[in-house]
Amino acid sequence: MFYPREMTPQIVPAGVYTPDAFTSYADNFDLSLLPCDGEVPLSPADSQGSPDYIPTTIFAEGGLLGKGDAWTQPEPIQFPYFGVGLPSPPQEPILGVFSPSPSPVTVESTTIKQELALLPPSPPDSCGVPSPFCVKSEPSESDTEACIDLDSFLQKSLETIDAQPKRQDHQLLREYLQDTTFQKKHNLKPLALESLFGGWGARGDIEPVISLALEHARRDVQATCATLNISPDPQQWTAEQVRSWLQLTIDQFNLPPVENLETTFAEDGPGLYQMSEEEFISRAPQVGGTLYAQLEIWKAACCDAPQTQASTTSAGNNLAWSPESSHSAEPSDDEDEEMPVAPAVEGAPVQKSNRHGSSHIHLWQFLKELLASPQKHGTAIRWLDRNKGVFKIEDSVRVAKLWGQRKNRPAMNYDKLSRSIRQYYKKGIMKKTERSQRLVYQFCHPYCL
DNA sequence: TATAAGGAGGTAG
DNA sequence: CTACCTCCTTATA
Repeated sequence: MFYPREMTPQIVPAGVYTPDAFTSYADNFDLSLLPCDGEVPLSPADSQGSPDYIPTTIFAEGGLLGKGDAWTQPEPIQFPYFGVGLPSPPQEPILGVFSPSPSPVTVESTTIKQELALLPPSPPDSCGVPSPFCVKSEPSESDTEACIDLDSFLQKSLETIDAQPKRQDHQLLREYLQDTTFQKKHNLKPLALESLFGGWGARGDIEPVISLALEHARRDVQATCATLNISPDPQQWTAEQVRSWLQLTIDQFNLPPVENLETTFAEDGPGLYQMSEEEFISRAPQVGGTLYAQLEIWKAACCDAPQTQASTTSAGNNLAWSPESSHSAEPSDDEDEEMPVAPAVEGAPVQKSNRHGSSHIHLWQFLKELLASPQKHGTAIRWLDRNKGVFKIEDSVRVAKLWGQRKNRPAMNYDKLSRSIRQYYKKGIMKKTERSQRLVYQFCHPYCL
């Protein structure tokens, strides 16, 4: 079943940002800009009458968020109630941050107000639209407006959080929100979120924003799980479920179709989970970035889920498994070259898994992960013939060391690693190269994709 | 000497 | 049972 993108187009028009921006935004707000005369696809929760569901408003500049590569372009910014929309967007141009909604639901513009009723009182504006959430780019280069991209927002924040999982209470997310370098980077006016929440600048209280975003993601994850009958934990997906999810995401974003999806993405859940952004893009240049981003959001929603929620699903598994290992940015191999791997402490239970969640990645996936980051690991392992899946281990010691770190096997060496690789010969994952060369191996199809 | 190849037993999920 | 991990022997460049 196809779930159209969920969106509530709370369009906040461009305007000169002034200290009196509330009035400016509110006065300029034009409900007629709502697409389809206010027909707004809502989330499953909404359509099912959940009163507390708060949809996210996302408008993609130029129509399709993530088309091309949303993550390499100046990131559009999405945020709940940060919507700077496109007037009369093309067919289903509104792309929800997280996901899917089961079916379009016609709502009146009052829906927005109902949603806003969940939030603290708006500033003294004219229509109750949370205009302070509008973050607008300078109009210098185009008439289009920047969007607050919750995907990138969350992703970056969570990446940071992942890197320091012990930091509590979304401290880094908060810092991110308030980081002026971020604003400069994206040519944004300062966020005026504090206005909505009564001034977090003074109270440091952005929890409502964070919790809304994460809660939203979780709801959409649940909806998609129900739709596809899949686990919230991507690591438990079968290869077929992986492709179902990919196809659904492609459909939802109106992305160009990926030919031979089943061979392009042959991984099962764990395989997909480990794939780097580079790998996604290398396989599907047009859509890989978006797919990767959506997967990251999915992970974030699951991994950050409260224990109480996670207990109902297998998503709880993720809580024990740092998603760091799946980040496009490689796990910090460099800075922790000599990092002790889970040193045994007398009297303490042996830690079976380190930050990488040792047992969840296959060697061939790990190798591909390294291969996908030539800028970082090109001196250790590189493709000789990408199309044929032929690669060479340039630095056997380093590759073995990295593998040992990932699997929490300090005694790993190339001899053992290569033995594991040779096991792949029988399994049809790898094969001997035509002309035997030292440290040169070859993936079998479709593993080389 | 480093690596390739593969047998064999063990381990953990 | 799978996917390694570990140790080993033998062969080769």
